[in-house]
Amino acid sequence: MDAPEIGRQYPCAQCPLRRLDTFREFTPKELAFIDGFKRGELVAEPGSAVLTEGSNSAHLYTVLSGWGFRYKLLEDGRRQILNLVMPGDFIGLQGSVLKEMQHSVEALSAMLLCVFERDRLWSLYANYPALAYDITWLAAREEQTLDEHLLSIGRRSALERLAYLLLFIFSRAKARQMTRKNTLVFPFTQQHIADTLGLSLVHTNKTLKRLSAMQVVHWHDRRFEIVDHDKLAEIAGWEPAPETVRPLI
Amino acid sequence: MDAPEIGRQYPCAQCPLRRLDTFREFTPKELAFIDGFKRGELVAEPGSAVLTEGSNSAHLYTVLSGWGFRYKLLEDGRRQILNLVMPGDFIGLQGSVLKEMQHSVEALSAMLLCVFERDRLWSLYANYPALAYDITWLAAREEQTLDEHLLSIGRRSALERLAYLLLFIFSRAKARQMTRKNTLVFPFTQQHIADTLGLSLVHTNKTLKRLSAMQVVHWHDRRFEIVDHDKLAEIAGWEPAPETVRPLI
DNA sequence: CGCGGTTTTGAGAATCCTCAAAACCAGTGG
DNA sequence: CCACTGGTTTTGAGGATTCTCAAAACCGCG
Repeated sequence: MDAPEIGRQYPCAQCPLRRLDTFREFTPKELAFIDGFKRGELVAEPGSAVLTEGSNSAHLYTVLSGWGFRYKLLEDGRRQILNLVMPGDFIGLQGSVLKEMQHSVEALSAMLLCVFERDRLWSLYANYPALAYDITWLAAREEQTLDEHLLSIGRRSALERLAYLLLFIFSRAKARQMTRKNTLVFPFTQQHIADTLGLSLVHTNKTLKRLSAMQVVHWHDRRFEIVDHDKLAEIAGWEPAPETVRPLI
Repeated sequence: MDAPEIGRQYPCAQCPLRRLDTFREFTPKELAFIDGFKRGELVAEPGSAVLTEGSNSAHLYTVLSGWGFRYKLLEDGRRQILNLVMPGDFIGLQGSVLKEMQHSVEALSAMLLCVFERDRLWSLYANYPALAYDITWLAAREEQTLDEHLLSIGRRSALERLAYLLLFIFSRAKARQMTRKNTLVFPFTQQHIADTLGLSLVHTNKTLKRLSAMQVVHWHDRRFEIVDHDKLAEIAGWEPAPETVRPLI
């Protein structure tokens, strides 16, 4: 199930992600604890399952690099992608806190993951209330994102939905310095976009073409460019979220 | 904005909700802390706003009785109901942990709410890791519910979606002993159901009629009855969630 | 009896879906 | 270097689902 695990690489204090502005500063003490909490690193191959619905994984992960997605399936195979997984994301909490995982996570590109032992989560709560609070923060944040997606899928038209999703992806990528100017390269196919939006592949493609024809975005070969940001935001009904710093466990 | 607050009623140890099997036992010490955490009780009139998007409420609430719903609006008024709010639910966490509330909560019937001070949330984390863990549990649980709704709205047909929602509502109500046999009385109109499902009112009505004609459910005058549970579950693709005990803050 | 909110019905239209096939494209092996 | 392959994108066409508009029916309440 899991990709082969490779040894411990670098200590958390040297984690390159921490240098990004989006992540809050941690105290040396906190860093030391997380360092001990961390059990190693894991490489997930593209297409491999990182977490599986129904299992109760003994691990929690923080994404160091690469792209993935969280999804659920219906019995007949219909798939809904719940959220994208990007560097800095903390995944597997549901499986640790509740009985078992109710969704799966798949790696899209090669991913490097920080591995934590679920058993030690309790000692985090017992000894580092600030970190416990951070985990709650992350959970609340994910909830907020899902609220927004629910609004989008439930009430926005295909065009609006797509515009919203592209802005969402772009802004998250930007905070992680994964963009260049107004372009972003990522491994999602239109099928993934369709499954995120709750649309069919064909209709997603046509909608994308429409945005393209409107000179709002360009999408070609896993590279997408925001041509007219204002227009895109207007279509999406996007209001820039208050810039917040997030914890990085 | 808020309904008039009424004085403190009974101590947490006597809380009638705690007698329900769905809620886990708390230690006397935990109960004592929560008792101190609790600031009073609040009555929300039907139709009143309990929490408002954009504000950053100084309070957190646990629902003691009554029905409400969590929702978001698009600029032009389109509404998406994100989840129902029922007794035992803990609301307002997003507003406390993050900068501000990104959704609203409205009372549907008269609601009685337990009021907690956001400022004291930190001392909960600092002194009662088990309770902190419980809050994370609740957040993870809400996330799981939203995942499921997202799957439903994104990938299920109107009929499947409605079947799923009815089962969801019923099972939650049942755990709180708000059902009688296979019937449940609640204050939701078909408009609320429509806004939860991401459908129009008209189509929701027609779908409901369809379920009715199939002899699967009856819905009349805010009273709904599950006539054929198996059939309903089959339509919904419902798999009964593992029965879990939940914390009651 | 009239009123406001809710449910119901009908009808036509828009959106989105499925099916099917073609075009495209990178990688592979001959 | 070229044909072949599998995955992805694109296009067309017809059809199903869901929507909007509009009006009627219903129902508890004053």
